Order: sequence, then C-alpha cells, then structure tokens
Amino acid sequence: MALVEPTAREAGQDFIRDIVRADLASGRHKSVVTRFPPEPNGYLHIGHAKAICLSFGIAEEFGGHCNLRYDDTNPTREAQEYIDAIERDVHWLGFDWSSHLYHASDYFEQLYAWAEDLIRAGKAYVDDQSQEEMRATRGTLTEAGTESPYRGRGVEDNLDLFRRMRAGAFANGARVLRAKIDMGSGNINLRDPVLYRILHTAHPRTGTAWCIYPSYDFAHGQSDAIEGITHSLCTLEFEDHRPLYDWLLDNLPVPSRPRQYEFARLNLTHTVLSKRVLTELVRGGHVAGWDDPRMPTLAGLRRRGVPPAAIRDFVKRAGVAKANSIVDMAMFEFSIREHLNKKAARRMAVLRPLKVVIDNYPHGQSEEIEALNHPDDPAAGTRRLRFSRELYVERDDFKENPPKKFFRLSPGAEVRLRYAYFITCREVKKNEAGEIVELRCTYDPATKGGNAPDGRKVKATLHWVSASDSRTAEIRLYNPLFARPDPNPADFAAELNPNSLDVVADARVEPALAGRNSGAAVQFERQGYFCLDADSTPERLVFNRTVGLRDNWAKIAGT
RNA sequence: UGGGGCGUAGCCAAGUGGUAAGGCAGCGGAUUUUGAUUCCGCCAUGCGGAGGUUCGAAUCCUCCCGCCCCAGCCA
Repeated sequence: MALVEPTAREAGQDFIRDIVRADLASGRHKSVVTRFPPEPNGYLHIGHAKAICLSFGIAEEFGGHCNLRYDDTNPTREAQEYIDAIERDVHWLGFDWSSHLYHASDYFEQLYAWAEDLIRAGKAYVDDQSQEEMRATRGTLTEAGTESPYRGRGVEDNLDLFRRMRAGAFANGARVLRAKIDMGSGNINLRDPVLYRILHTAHPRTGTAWCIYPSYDFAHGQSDAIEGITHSLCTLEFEDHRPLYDWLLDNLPVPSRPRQYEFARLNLTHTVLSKRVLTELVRGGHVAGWDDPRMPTLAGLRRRGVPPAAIRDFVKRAGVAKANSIVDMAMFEFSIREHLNKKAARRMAVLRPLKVVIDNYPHGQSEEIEALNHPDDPAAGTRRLRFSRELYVERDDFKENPPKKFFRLSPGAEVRLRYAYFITCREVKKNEAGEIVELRCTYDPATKGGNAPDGRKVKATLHWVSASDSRTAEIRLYNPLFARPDPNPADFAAELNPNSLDVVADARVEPALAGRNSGAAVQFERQGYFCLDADSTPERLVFNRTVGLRDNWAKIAGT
C-alpha cells in the first residue's frame, strides 16, 4: 500500500492547490503567502467564507501565512463599522492573520511614486477628458476605442499635472491618470485604464492627506508585490484584469512577482450572495439587520446558531473550480446538522402545545425522571425532568382521524412519552368552535422509563413537557429568504419569501433550558437544532431554529 | 469574423490517453425510547453535440452548440 503524506492528504484537492504544490516543488517559491482582501463596504457572507477558507486554508496547509488586507482605495464607500465586522467575522470563522493586517492605503505613498515612474517611462499620462468623453472613446465590445487627444502629452507636462492633481489643484473628475497601453485591445481593461482619480473625500485611515486615490487595478497587484504575496486568489470576474495586473508588475520596479489565479464564486440556492442586494435588504428593512438570522452573512449565520466548523466543512465539500455553479442549500444544511448532531445537548420543547391530562395519575403527585443529555455520548450526562398529571405534547403529534402510516397519538392509540411512560388516548375534548383543546389519556405505571415489562411495543415516542414545570418561550422558525431556488437578484424584492420568519410566541420548554449560555446549541428532540437568540432575557426566553431535523414523515405525509 | 472563461448524474465535483472517484439529494433495507442519528445497498455503457486520430478518447485534433464575465474616474 502506498504511503500518503499526511499533509498532502489533509490539503484539499483542487487546481489552485495543484499550482501551489507545483510551485513549491519546482522551487519557484520557498513558502506560500496569500491574502484575503475585502473592501470594507459591507458585511462578509458565506461567499466570502469560501475565499477566506481558500486563502487562509492554503497558507495553513503549506506552512505559509495569509494576510488580511483591506482594499480601501475608495473612501466614498467604506466605513469603520464594516472594518470591525470583518475582523470579528474572520476570527469567528476560525482564521487568524496574527500580525499580518494591512491596508492598501498603507501603500499610497509608494503607489504614488510608482505612478510617477510610469509617467517618466512614458507609460502613463494625464487625461483631461470628461468621464463622458472617455466612455464615448473607449469603443465597444466589438469596436476599438480611439486615443485621447492628451495621450501624446510630454513627460514634464504629465508630471506637473499629476503633482498638481495630488496637491488638490483640480476638482473631482477634472483629470485622471491613465496607463498608456492599447486603445485597440480586445480586452477593454487594457484600453488605457484609469490609474488615479481625483476624490476630495476624507479617508477612514489617511484622513485628508490625499485627494487622489489609486484604482483597484493600480493598487492590487502592487500591494500583493509589496507584501510578498505568492498566490493572489480571486474570483472569475477578475480574469480579464489579469493582463493588466501582469502589465503593471512587469513595468514597475516591484519587490516581488505574485501571480493571480481565479476561481468561481460560491452560489447557493434560495439565497442571493450579492453585496448590493444584501445591503438593500438591510436598508430597505426587509430583514432586521446584517445579523438577521435569515441573512447569508457570517453575522447572520452566527446568530442563527450555525457552527463555524460547519461552514468550513461545507465550503470544503463544495470544492474549488472554475465552473459557475449553484450549490444546493441541502448540502449546507447537511454540514450544519452533521456538526450539531455531535455536540448539541438534547432537550424537549413543545412548539405548539396541546394539553394532555393523565386521568389515572393522582392529583397533586409528581415524580422525577432521568433523561439523557446525549444518547450517543454518555459523558454528556443526564438531567431530571418532572412528570405530572398535566402535560403538553405537540399538536402535530395528535390526529383525531389519523391518515395511513401515522403512528403517533390518536383516539385509542398507545405511544411512549420519551423517558416516561406509555400513554393511551381515551378522550378528545373540544371547545364550542370544535377545536381540540385537551386530550384525556391514561398511563401504564408498569412502563416507567419507557419500556413495557410484557414486551409490548409502541410505534412512536413523543416529546413532552410538564404543564406546571415548563416555561414559555418564543421560538423563531426560519425559512429561506427566497422561495425559489434561483431568485433573480435584479428583482429581489418581488422574489422575497413572505414566510421566511415564523414566530411561535407560546412554546413550552423544559426548565433546564433557562439560564444556559447563549452560544451553545441544543437539539429540541424530534424537531431541530436551536440556540438562544441575542434578544433573549431571563424573563423571556427566545430561541432561533438553526435548522430542522431531517423529516421523513413530512415526505410520507406529503406536507 | 471583440476579448476572456466554462460545459462530467437532479446539485456540487474528481479525472490530464488504459476503460467514469467522492459528497449532497433521491430510492430500497437493517438498527433505533428522536419518523433523527448510525449502518448496508442502489443510483452516468455515459462525460454539451458531430466528426476524426488511436489497439484504446471525458482526456488529443476539427467543426458546431450552450452558458458566464468585460464597455465604472467600483472592487
């Protein structure tokens, strides 16, 4: 049997890791340096998680490091709120940049010096055309552009003008610095791209020191080079920018030579991963905020109760490739359940209570019942439940006229109450409106703990809660933000699922659920995984459903 | 007859000339004091299509079809 190198086995298998491996093997690089470069103009979402896991993951696997770098080249869009959120979310996801926190704005002075170098080399010029004129002369997808009348400007003029741009002599939009490449290129990014624009706007970090700011293209590759990035990983839409990325690095005296590689963004069914749309969902009040548990943001997923390890696992399962794809939400839910199943303590909670009275259980009596905290993990211990004459069970667990294959409670049927006794439904009580308000049942004292000495079996085990010894709680059930698997982002408002939030105000939960720490996940048996919401108080418990359990009965019943 | 990418099962995705991995979903079955979990089995004569090269093609060649990205002084 062939030996497999452990690190090689742990490292994912994808074309980018293949490249990294080959670069290390050939000696092109001795170590690996990557970077995650968000622009602080919004919250991170699960799409970013893919990029984070990729860049930080590769650095980890190959013994290098990954920088967190803010791509803060456009002060009109960025804010401190987003910077704080990004750092919190990357850490929460499980990654650490240690001392490698950088900003493109740290390099403004160097970038400016390189721009002057380009001018001196005759490879950049100041263009006086208006934005409209530039657009009109850029050409189209099928036609070449035409050269600017200022393209032939001399080096001294360009230098003088560029310095005056920096000094604040001109208004926004009056002039730009452009690279002199090829107005006839099939790649529009090479048609004399803008390198610097005038923006009389204060920057969160550099304040008013600058009134000209480098474009993404002029900042990104050089920032990579300054930081010694070896593999600069980004999404597919930047493929067209790579020739410009390379052109700048080839024409500037940069200290290292990074390479850019592109992969497909993550898309998920039933949601939208577009910063623009997510921002509008928040600003338009369609959700409660960036951390609304229905949001695909990391902040939303955290509040929802999704473990970061589940996100990492999901991203790994989805893979890294160049084909555009939309991953089924079911795959994400599988990862969430897999992680929660192992760790979550089991509890009982009745979402929609139906009162049950045990007629042959003495008035005023009650007893303690021991219940497992985790059936597959004895180390999780036990807890005590109080069993008494009046209980609550789930409304859905009773049917007066049970359909075929329904083996929960119905008139005359016997079921087990988890960890307690077998009970049999004897009578159904209704109100004037004909609604079922109470079940009268009998219990078999010989079945204490849930087993019948005579060996008789029961086809269902129900969760329950004592009427007197339970607490009411609010439980928030979440459904996909978008009902259709592939919502159109251009018309997202019309695509919103009106039933994405279902608030159950009067659930009853076992007392052990009070006073637990909010971070821990619990499984409400037979229902799903839940966590305490940030809105919860000792007086008013509020739970979020992270994800439901798989439900074969729903399939059989066709609901 | 602009440039750059991508097409392998319902959804992801390996595979790089030697006879289609794996996961999710689905479907059977076993176990089960959660209709959960766990376990077992099934699920592409087929790789966008048509030709060609070869003993042999998802992999190489030719032509065709489809989808995505690019015309910000956004990133």
